[in-house]
Amino acid sequence: MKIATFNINGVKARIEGLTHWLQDSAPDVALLQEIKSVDDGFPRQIIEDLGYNVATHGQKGFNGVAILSKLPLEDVTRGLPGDDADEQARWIEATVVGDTAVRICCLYLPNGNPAPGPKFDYKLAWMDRLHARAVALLAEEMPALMAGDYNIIPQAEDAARPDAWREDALFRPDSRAAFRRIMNLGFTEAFRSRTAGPGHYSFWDYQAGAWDKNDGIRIDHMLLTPQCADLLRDCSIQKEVRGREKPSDHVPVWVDLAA
DNA sequence: ATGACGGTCCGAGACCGA
Repeated sequence: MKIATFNINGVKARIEGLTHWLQDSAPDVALLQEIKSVDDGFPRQIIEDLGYNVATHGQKGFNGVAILSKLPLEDVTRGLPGDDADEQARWIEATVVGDTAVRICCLYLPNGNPAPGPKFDYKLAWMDRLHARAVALLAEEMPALMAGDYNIIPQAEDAARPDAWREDALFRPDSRAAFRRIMNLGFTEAFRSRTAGPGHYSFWDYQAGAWDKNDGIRIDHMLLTPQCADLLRDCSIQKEVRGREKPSDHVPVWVDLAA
């Protein structure tokens, strides 16, 4: 089962590139972030016509997540538990049954800038809720993953210019510690379990020629429960997508599971 | 040092992102 996470940066603006990508790369499951669309505005029919089931959790203008799957989506739930007053659409999960059932969580973690400030507080509070969901997910003892745009640069080697990010919410010590606290519950970060060293990024800013200079950061991650890590065959970043026509500023990150 | 880029809301320019 090939699963990709992809911050699409506006599904309506990106629909042509998205459909090309679905056809040429053919993920079994695609997790999308920043669809920037309400559920009714999502180009559902176009994607269903390509053979995908679609589950969305959208909102007007910003944020929004979706799961596309060639296999049926079961037990879909929307919203990260822990704050009923939180109206931001950043979390959706579903079960996909291939050779074995996999619980798949698609997340768009808050950016948190400027830091410090209320947006940074929201990011850290959201990560506390993510930690709680992660604990519950591990207790299920089933293959599961939490994947998406974490808006976290885990280590200095995950940025071309780490010093430029020292004060940024993506790289501040509090952010990285919150990420480690979740990792340390027992998750496997798929990419780093397979590939060491610097120079591997999943985001390049549109500005200042970041792509041309390979001035990127690695902020899109896939965290696997132990039962899921046992199924891991491969993990890769599909860098070339950033060079396509009218690209998102993020690229897809993939896992191949024996599932 | 600043702005650069891009999407969404709309129907100009603010807001958000990273």
